[in-house]
Amino acid sequence: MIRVVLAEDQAMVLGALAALLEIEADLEVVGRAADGAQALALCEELRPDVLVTDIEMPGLPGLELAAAVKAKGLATRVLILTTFARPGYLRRALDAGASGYLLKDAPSAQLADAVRRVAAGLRAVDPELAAEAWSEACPLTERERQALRLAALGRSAPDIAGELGLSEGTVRNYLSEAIGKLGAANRIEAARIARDKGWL
Amino acid sequence: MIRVVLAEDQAMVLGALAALLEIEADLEVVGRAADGAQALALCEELRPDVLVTDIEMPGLPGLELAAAVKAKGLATRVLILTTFARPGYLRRALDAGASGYLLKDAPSAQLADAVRRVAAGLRAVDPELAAEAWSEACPLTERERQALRLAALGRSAPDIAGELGLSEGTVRNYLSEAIGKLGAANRIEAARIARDKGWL
DNA sequence: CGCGGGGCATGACATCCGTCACCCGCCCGC
DNA sequence: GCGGGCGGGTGACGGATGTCATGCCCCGCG
Repeated sequence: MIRVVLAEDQAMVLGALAALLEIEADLEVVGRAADGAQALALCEELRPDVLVTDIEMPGLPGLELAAAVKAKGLATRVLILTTFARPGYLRRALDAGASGYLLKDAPSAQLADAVRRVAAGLRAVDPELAAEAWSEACPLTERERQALRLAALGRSAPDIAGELGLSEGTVRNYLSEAIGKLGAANRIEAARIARDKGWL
Repeated sequence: MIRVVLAEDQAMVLGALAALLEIEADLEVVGRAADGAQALALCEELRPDVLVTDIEMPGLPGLELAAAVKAKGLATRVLILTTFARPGYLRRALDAGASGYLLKDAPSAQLADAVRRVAAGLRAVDPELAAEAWSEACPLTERERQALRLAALGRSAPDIAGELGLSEGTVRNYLSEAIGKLGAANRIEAARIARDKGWL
């Protein structure tokens, strides 16, 4: 019997996924969490074989959750289940020690199989996503990412300069760099592109 | 036995919701659709009691799907199931003839109840969402919405003018109007606010 | 009929943005 | 120890953006 903990912030989806897994005779959902911190606590307490988790969750996001589980030396394998087909996410997930990366767009029948593969110590990664993951690395520097993230919220250059402790001119330089690297026409488009790729 | 058709673009979630509903003895999932057009065809063919549908779907979005079902004179009741707690969406859903509006954040146990309520001819609307729905109407005019939507994609004023067949100055006027009405500092923030409220 | 308001446009002005050239200081490798 | 990256900064320029005043046309409504 494979013991599973589920983490997903949308309660309805959490319950539905649990129902889906419970159908399988060899799987057992032993814990459910609505956020990352709760999931981590459950993993420590219940020592499940597999943790199935979303990426975007309040508090502790899925990627950090995966890293935390590994850091604590738990034998629990992590399977990421997410909406986003973003190469950057997959790469970071694997870096964080995740064993699998499944898309919510994938057929529901694949979930149980992926859980079994991961429980057996194998990897379960969406194949077409894996291809571009290693090709497309994020070209932005840390500072450029920070500036772009704030710009995406509508902050002006002086605002951003204040929040990052930089000068206005430097902020414009970073944004200009980012715009150039991403082939965008302005900061708005650049932010869209970066978000879509998972580079935030 | 209440006959249900499910429409949801994320295959994994679609399968999981079906599993959740199939648990109930009095509910039967007779059809599944991955997009709006498919859902409409299934409703015509199968004449289900209830159609449970997401809002954001490729092709025919959920709100138009609801309107189409009603326009065809089908007895099928529509229950919207979505991520977005946006007053604008709820209002438009009810205008489109939907009988219920449930959030994916709600506990999964509520889904079956909502389906039963809707099948019985009652309404099923998230109560706290209902409150603000009638208070906050979208203050933007049609033109302002169009301009803002394009601006949100990173288009420049001249670009937008071209796409809408307006002059550049007029586009700037509309955006300025929208920024003022929404209390934003610039077009980027205005777009964020409008998106969050469901005014697009 | 008159008049107000919405949609559209123009022109002008002050900022803000995107770009470029160039500068400094620091750390790292050769 | 010295030349280059690299992070950070300055200054300037042209174009984009946000605001305001003003004007036109058209339609609905009192």
